[in-house]
Amino acid sequence: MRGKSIEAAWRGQAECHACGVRETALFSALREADFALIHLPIDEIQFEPGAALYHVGDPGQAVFTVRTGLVKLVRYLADGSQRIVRLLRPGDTAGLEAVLGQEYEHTAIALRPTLTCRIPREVVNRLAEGTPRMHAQLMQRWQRSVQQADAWLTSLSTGGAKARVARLLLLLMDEGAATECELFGREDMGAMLGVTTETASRIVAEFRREGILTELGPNRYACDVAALGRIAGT
Amino acid sequence: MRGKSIEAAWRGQAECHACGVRETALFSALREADFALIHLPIDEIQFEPGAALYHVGDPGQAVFTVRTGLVKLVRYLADGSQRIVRLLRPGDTAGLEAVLGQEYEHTAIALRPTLTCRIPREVVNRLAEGTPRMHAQLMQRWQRSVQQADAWLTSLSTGGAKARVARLLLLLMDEGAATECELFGREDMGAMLGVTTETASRIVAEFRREGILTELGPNRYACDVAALGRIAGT
DNA sequence: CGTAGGTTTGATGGGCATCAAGGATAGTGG
DNA sequence: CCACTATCCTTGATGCCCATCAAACCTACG
Repeated sequence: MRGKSIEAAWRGQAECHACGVRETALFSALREADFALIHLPIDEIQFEPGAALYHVGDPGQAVFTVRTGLVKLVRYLADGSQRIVRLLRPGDTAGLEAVLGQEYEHTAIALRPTLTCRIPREVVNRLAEGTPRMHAQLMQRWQRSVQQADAWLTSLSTGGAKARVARLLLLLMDEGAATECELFGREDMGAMLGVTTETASRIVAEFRREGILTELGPNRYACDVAALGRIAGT
Repeated sequence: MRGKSIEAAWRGQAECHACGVRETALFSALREADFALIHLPIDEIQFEPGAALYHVGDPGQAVFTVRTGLVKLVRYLADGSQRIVRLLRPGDTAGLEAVLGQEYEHTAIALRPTLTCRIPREVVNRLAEGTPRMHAQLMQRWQRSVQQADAWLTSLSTGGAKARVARLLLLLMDEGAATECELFGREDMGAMLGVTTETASRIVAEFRREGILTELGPNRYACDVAALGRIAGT
């Protein structure tokens, strides 16, 4: 096992008032007065690639807000293989089911160095009781999860393997106007797209030969967005 | 176009207090006093197979509770084909995004004769403001949608076509202890499983030859649950 | 330097899409 | 009442795409 890559580090107690990503995060709707309702500590936790925020079946004690990095939500299949059902990016929320007192439905694992805020479920519940704005915020988070799940199915689990890879690349780039994107292990790619590791590898190699992808560094590529769009449409 | 099969019929104004499925429906958490908060009409609407509850892109004005029948949530792809992303059964809720004032994300179409309650979004909002129990209920509905979406991906879009058909059959039977299940058009089956109409047809035919399915009537089959379980595991 | 984990590439075969044609069923109109 | 059509389901033939098995390569690290 790789030592440093499966670690999580406590980074201090969060100062929500001054949070740099507050406008995109779960607490974006809160006003100054609302923070008085928070009586439990909200920790900032840093996860290295491979580290788990939580595991499927764990009692859900907290919700996580992703501030930087990338997190995969994994579900394990009967035959032991895994399927990635969603990706969480800065501003997204992991483990909402904890608010309902349920067990976690997935295993959440950081794909890149990821900074999170860990918010105990009691804090969310107290805020939800006290402020209607928090309610709305929670419902929007859930709705966003549903949207992402549906989009995942229709764009990454539909059509040929090349089209899926192309759509994944476009998805990783969107909202970053840059044509640059950072990939991850081929095994993870396969688990996202419902194809084998070899197929994922072959297609990336093919895109590189065709000049659609240009390697910039380890797993960093410049993308020909137009070409990808054409392939994604297939 | 077939005349009678694309109709919706108003069946009267709902009597929520006396609703037979209230314990499983959206209003299960309401107490008698809460009903005073409802000032808009809640209609009972019956949809025949093929009729749409709403279309993707329509402004979301109401939420629908499914009381009997079966509803498919469809998303249309770039190439004009369709993908079914979820099935709603009695007790499920369609169009939750309306509560947030968003447009509908799918087209919802009845697969069987389906009785629904149409609840205007203002009613839900008013109840949500007034009663915390309604809040919890809404969040649970959303969480259920996410769960179903994830399960759909991992069980109906993963593995070989035979395994997918087997899992679909098991899913249609579960919670009905009976080994009997009602199928639908092969095209819909294909759109659920991410395979072609022909493949769906072939596999059903094969299951029948092998005695795993026995035809009882038009699209009604008795299932060998054990055998299906074995195939689903593959 | 040697090993381990991951990536790439090749060879092969099977599963499923595709194209095409032949039944089955129900509804329509003469 | 019976052709006649439309729609859906079924079945066949063919070929491609991708899973599978296997081996070579590459990089990091002890």
